[in-house]
Amino acid sequence: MKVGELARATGLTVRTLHHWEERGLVVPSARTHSGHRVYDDGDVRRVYQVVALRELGLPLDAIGSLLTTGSFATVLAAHLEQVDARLAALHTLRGTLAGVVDRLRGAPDPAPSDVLRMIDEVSRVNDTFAQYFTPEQIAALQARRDEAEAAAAQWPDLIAAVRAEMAAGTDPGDPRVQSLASRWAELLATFHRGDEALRERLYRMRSDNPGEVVAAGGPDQAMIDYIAAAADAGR
Amino acid sequence: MKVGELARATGLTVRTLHHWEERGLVVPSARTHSGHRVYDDGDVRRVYQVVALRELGLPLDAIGSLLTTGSFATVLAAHLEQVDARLAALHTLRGTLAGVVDRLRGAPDPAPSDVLRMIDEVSRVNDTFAQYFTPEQIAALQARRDEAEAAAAQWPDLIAAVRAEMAAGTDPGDPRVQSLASRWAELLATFHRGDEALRERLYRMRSDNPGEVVAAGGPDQAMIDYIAAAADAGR
DNA sequence: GCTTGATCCTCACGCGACGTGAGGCGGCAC
DNA sequence: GTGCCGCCTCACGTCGCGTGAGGATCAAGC
Repeated sequence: MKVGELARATGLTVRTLHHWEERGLVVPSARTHSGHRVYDDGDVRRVYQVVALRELGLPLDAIGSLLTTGSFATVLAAHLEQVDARLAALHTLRGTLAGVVDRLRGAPDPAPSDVLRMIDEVSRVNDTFAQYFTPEQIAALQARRDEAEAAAAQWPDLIAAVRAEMAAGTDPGDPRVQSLASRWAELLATFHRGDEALRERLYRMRSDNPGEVVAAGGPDQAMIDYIAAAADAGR
Repeated sequence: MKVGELARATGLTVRTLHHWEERGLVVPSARTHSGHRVYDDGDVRRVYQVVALRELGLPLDAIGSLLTTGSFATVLAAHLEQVDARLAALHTLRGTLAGVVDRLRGAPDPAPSDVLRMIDEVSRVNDTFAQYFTPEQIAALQARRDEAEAAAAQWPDLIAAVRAEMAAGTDPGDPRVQSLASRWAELLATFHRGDEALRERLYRMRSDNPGEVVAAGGPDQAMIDYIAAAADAGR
């Protein structure tokens, strides 16, 4: 087999096969008199092994030593840990980025300095979030994020409406406030979905970091009390 | 401010600041007569902006164009999509890798060709899995994988026990079979946790690929029917 | 004024896994 | 002979810096 054939057969490029030879991974066992590479059956099998290991995300030199030492278990386990670490990092990055993109929807064409402040803020919120929720809980929330985002988008309106009633001095027992309180409870429920642990962590996070929550457009303590009074009045 | 001071203040290295200047990201607005860089307030703010955007994982040239054009919303949204793609890819990689590592525990010091076959196999199973579950669902499962692995370890025993009762011709209404059926339901519940969509996908995957499930040590259709009959009898 | 240690400057190579030419030879059909 | 395709070997570019090498400058003590 010559390089071109092998390349077509494996879906690799000729350059890649050249490169693997340079790195000593797959050295064709023969050459024609004019210097053309000739791969035999063993070489081809070797190429497929390198392909498989490369798909696991291993660096080429690790693949080389693996194919000579054969210590797959330890090397792959170590690699798995590293992948997990990258996954975790990428995951929190995605959280921060999603937060920033979300806020940008509300503020078109902000100044660079505003964006800077926004990023810092979101990172902090994200870190705070990570303190109160386990990675499993965050992953579970992430899993239904479309739904969660749709719900989250309704908070600003609701909060504004509640603020208006508070400013107007409306009694918590008033039907309008009652309806707001039940919308409030529904939105909360789309977040915790009946998971008590989740609900409690959210509550603790809010009461431990009132300043950040307000800065992020969340409700303040007075508003929470007002809604709680409305819920009590409704019973 | 000179480079060294700025580097200490920001936690960057002097080389990084030099590099950013080469790329045109942050060019100090002045130099001393002897050529030393002098950063003024604006330059320092600019450095912090680059730092913030870099933490979002943006490439340097994207940061440069962002800081001149100011089109944050579109660029960051595009970047988010790309991060999502990388996350998804890394995620299926982690699944495959975990599968291989898991199998390697059972087979110490396998030949490279065996590992190759193993990788292909696990990738196929992983792909099958990916066809039936959304990335979000896989993420949610992944999040509680320790728990899930512990539960999965109980399946072989349970399946063997059920097979024994079937072979003995025990009636599905028998208390022993009833108890097996309830253990079965519990194990299933640790998987889907009341999520109907998850349960249904699992069911579809099993009925679409009966051969692979049996080959992987899963239950066959007769066993499913038997357990279903037991569950019916228990009502 | 001289030495000394810290800080500054400008090249320039290295990393990882190839992509992408450039320039030239070999092989096969017409 | 002549075209065309495939093969060969350099060798530079990618991305974000790390890491010297070799030399100038600065602030301070003697």
